[in-house]
Amino acid sequence: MSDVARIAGVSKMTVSRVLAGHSVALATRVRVQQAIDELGYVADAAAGALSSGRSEFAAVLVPSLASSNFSDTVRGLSGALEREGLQLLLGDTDYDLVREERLVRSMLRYQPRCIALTGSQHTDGTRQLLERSRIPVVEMWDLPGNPIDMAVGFSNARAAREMVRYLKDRGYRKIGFLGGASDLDRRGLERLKGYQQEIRAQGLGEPRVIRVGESPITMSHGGPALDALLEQWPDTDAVMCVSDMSAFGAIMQCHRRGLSVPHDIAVAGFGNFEVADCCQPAITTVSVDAVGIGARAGELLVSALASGDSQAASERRKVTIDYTVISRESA
Amino acid sequence: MSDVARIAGVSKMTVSRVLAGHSVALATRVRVQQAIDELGYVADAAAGALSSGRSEFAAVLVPSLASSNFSDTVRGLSGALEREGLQLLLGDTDYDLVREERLVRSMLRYQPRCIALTGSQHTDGTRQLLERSRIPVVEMWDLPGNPIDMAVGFSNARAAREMVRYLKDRGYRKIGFLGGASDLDRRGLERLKGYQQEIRAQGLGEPRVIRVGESPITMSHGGPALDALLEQWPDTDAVMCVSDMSAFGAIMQCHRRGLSVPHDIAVAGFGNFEVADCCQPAITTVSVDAVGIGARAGELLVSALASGDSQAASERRKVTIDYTVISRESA
DNA sequence: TTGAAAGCGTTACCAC
DNA sequence: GTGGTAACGCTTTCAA
Repeated sequence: MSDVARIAGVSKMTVSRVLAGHSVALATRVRVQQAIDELGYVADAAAGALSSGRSEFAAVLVPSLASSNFSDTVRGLSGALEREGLQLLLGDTDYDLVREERLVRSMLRYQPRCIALTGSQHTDGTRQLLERSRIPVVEMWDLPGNPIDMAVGFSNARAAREMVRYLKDRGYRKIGFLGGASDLDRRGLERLKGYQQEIRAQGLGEPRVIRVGESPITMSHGGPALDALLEQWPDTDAVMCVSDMSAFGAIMQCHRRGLSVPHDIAVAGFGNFEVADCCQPAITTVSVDAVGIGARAGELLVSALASGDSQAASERRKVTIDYTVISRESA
Repeated sequence: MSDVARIAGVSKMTVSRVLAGHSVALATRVRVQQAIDELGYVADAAAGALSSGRSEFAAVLVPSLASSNFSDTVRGLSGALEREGLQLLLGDTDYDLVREERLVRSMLRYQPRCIALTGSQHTDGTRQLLERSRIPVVEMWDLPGNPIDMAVGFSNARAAREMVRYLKDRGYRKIGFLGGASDLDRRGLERLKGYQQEIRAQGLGEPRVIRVGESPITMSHGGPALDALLEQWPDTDAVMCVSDMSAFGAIMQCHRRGLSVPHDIAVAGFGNFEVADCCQPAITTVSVDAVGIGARAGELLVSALASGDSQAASERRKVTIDYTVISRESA
């Protein structure tokens, strides 16, 4: 910056003002800009952050960047946050709470202005770290009973219960559930819990639960899970899956087994991923606005920043996101 | 840090040493650690970067985080880079070269230690910025004729040509191509070019090209593209698609039209995404090791950093990634 | 093994 | 509109 200043024949402060877009005489501004271009000067953001006491970072943590719902959420978030000139610090926790704590700790070192996390389960260490950081925090994809700060999500359990009712309304009575094997995916567990509750509430007998595969659940988990289900409960007439991914795998497996969907067995998914709409038969599913969750979370963070609310001062806000059962061909 | 030092009864320097893992007497280290825990102190990375003159950032740019191949590449990269303690600065260019330049400029302000980009096409501004930055650069997913620094990729055109030959070997003669409408996806364009070249080279008549949809190509692009193809060239006996996504969409559309795949029409994809293996019929495709591209790129960057090579000093290295045509049921 | 001082590249603040 | 000076919170370097 000194070099630029020297070449332009001004002080460093003037260069700084030009860069920040503050008021500078036009002629001066032009000279400075020329010097900048000539040198290919790029201002050091770390120095700026140190001096001004405010970084331009926003931290974002999702369980898996490869899952389309979370990458959609990130897209929604980045819209709102980049508009504020914030640079996203993105991390994936791999569904691991300890890894999440490590990432939070490491990101906090960059003094982010705010942070978005996925889920409502965190280690005590994570919570403490975030509370002490006093920056706006938003938890996504869930509705925590005791949010750290703000939250944007929905009840995964209730959504699953609604799907059970939908299936019952369509006449299915022997309904199974295909979930992931891991207890780390809390949202998946919530869906399972909702399924079990509603099956009991509706008097549909004992829950038929198969849990296969580590999160994130992928297409390839669906086939083996379906096989296991039909082996244990051959008379099952409908399956609901923790994700459209496994629902798709299950449907393909039905084709292979010569079962017609939904005639021989109905299959429902969760998430309304693209495949659910494109698949043949199209998959009945629960539609969740993943981009919207991110966008809403971003707005909450931005407005918390704008109002200068520290975490403690902000009224803890929970935003509930709508979901809908989308009836298609598969169930 | 002063607070920690005061409470522990040592100087700031000792605290700094404890944090950096330098040699400190055990008793002192314990006292310092206690003070850190007590205060919930988190060191400021920006200040550290400023002082030491080296950040802990690695910049990574992909066209789209939502595409599974690029998110796989990011996974490969983060393995190698996080092992070095580098924090990823992730950005998606949305297939837009101008946006790429803007992102590069903005990321360079954080003085990243290295940077990974996708593709070999960049604006002049981007190239200049990167050359002046003098940090290791790797371009991925392509083999540039004139790399900025290093590159990890393969010839998309040659891979497409190989697929044409595969189809010809299987007896198909009227082979169409379903690509994206956008010229911004250079890798897609290369595949198209390869298809055209090989169709001509093999004397298979005029290329039959349909271009539909913006990148990233998704499942929903496949159906309409197939319709358009069959409308224009009803006697087409095989289709190769720029991506497994559109191949899947095309196959589903075939089902709807009552066409059997591959009996009535063969369909091939590109990328070996999960859906290609799970789909019924399973999709013949070109398998590319997306994670491997990222991992290899990460290794190149890390070793360039280790050897202290500036960009200028490093022998420009190009790593060629293997691909294979995977024969499945759909073609 | 520990401490003191200098300085990293910016911006805030106050003069002019 | 512009410039000088003093931080910002660390690490480097050198000395004890």
